[in-house]
Amino acid sequence: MKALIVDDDRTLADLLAFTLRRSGFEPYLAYDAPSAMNLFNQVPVEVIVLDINIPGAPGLKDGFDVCRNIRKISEVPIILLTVRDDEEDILRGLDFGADDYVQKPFSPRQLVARIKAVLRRSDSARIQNLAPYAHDDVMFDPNLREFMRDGHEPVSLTKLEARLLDYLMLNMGQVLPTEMVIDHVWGPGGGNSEMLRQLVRRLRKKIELTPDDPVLIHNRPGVGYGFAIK
Amino acid sequence: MKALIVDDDRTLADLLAFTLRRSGFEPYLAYDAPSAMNLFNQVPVEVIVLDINIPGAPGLKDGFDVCRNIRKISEVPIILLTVRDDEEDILRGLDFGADDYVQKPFSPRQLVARIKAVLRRSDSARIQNLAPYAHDDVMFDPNLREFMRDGHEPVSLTKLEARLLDYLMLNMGQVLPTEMVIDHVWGPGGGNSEMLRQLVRRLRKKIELTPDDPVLIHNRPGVGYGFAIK
DNA sequence: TTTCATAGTGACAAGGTTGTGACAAATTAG
DNA sequence: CTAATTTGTCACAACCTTGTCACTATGAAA
Repeated sequence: MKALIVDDDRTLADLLAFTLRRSGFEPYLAYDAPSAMNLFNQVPVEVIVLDINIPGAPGLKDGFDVCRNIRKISEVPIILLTVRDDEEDILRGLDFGADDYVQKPFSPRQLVARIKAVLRRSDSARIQNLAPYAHDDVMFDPNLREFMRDGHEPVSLTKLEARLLDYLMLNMGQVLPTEMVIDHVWGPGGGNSEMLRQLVRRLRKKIELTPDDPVLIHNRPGVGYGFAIK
Repeated sequence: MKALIVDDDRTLADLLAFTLRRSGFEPYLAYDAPSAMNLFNQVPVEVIVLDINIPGAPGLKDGFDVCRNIRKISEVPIILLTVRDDEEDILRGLDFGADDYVQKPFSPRQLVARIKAVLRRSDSARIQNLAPYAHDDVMFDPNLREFMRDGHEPVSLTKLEARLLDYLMLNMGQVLPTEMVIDHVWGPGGGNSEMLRQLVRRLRKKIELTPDDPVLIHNRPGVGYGFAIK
């Protein structure tokens, strides 16, 4: 899967390229707005990671312009990298057709998760190479959306349930802030905490042995949700 | 929360001071580069609003120099005021370690929003990236908001408790003035000493072995609170 | 010692968060 | 097109968090 990475911080861009390649992507790099457009016109990439603050040229001065121009001619998913947590920047980016945003600083792993979430949300593309997760006596195959526990029948999950479980298991052992989980499942601004609570409830009912006393999906009040490990 | 405002336009500086004071800040004013450095060395400000075009002196000729000099010795957030929307000015400023910039003309309200965003960012960036604290037989993980003591069950802290403990442990061994602690926990103008007393009480109850005779969080009457070491 | 500001304690209430059940709307499958 | 499934919304309860009040204890200065 070809991915276009646009960032003028070459160290960061290289790091992202390395991580994406390890995750099965084929990264292409650009360091400024014009060469980003150039590369996009030559290579049929399937996802774009785009820093907002990149050097530009007259008529194409930053990442916003790149985003807007690409959106004119393509539906390819775009993930913005924003430096400040300025609502305005984010809203502007989403207005210009971006699919998601990630705030610096972020871990490459987070970005990969985000990319996968975007790809999964956009019905056009689909990730084929997702490896099944395993933990203790349970297993989850995101492709089949099938959850299995040793000695039990497999359980099939819904789209949203699978998205949630995928995100939680990808970050196994961590507690993920509620807001982040919501963004990953429903996309930025697409969900709310009520919806997440219901989804968690329904997922627990399917995969926990004792839904009343959940072991796999636990909550840390005031923070968020995590998969296993305390 | 002490803020340093540096601008040679006294009318504007006064307006900013007024607005910031109304937003809970305690503004200090300087009208040129040398007096800005002077004031900075005397007052422990927690954020700086710095015009680029200010009168200077040999070796300290404008706002850029002030920015660079302050950055050599402090991590305090700096917000630049630029007159033109000259990319070069902005990039140069960010290179010199500024955290954000605002282009004149701007509304005071916008500036306050920007300041708060920068403060939030520097806070959360630190909390997300810093390893857990350790001291003697206790440990605190700000990510999970979890406090642990050897041989005891982990205790989960609330948002405010975690913010307080984070601040105290970050400055371990020092006594932090009450006002500063309040500002860091509740933000500028958001808290009072009564609330801090309650918070300290609740935190002590959770993490001290003998809350009646606190060892970790101690008070110096008339000054403030400190973590460990006397 | 007296006085006053600062610091600690207990209790209460408003508001927020999480989990739950029921139901309606939307989507999907046959 | 209809029926089943999935998803979103509402209402409610249990619990936790947080600000506030009233009161007591402490310590420094007059």
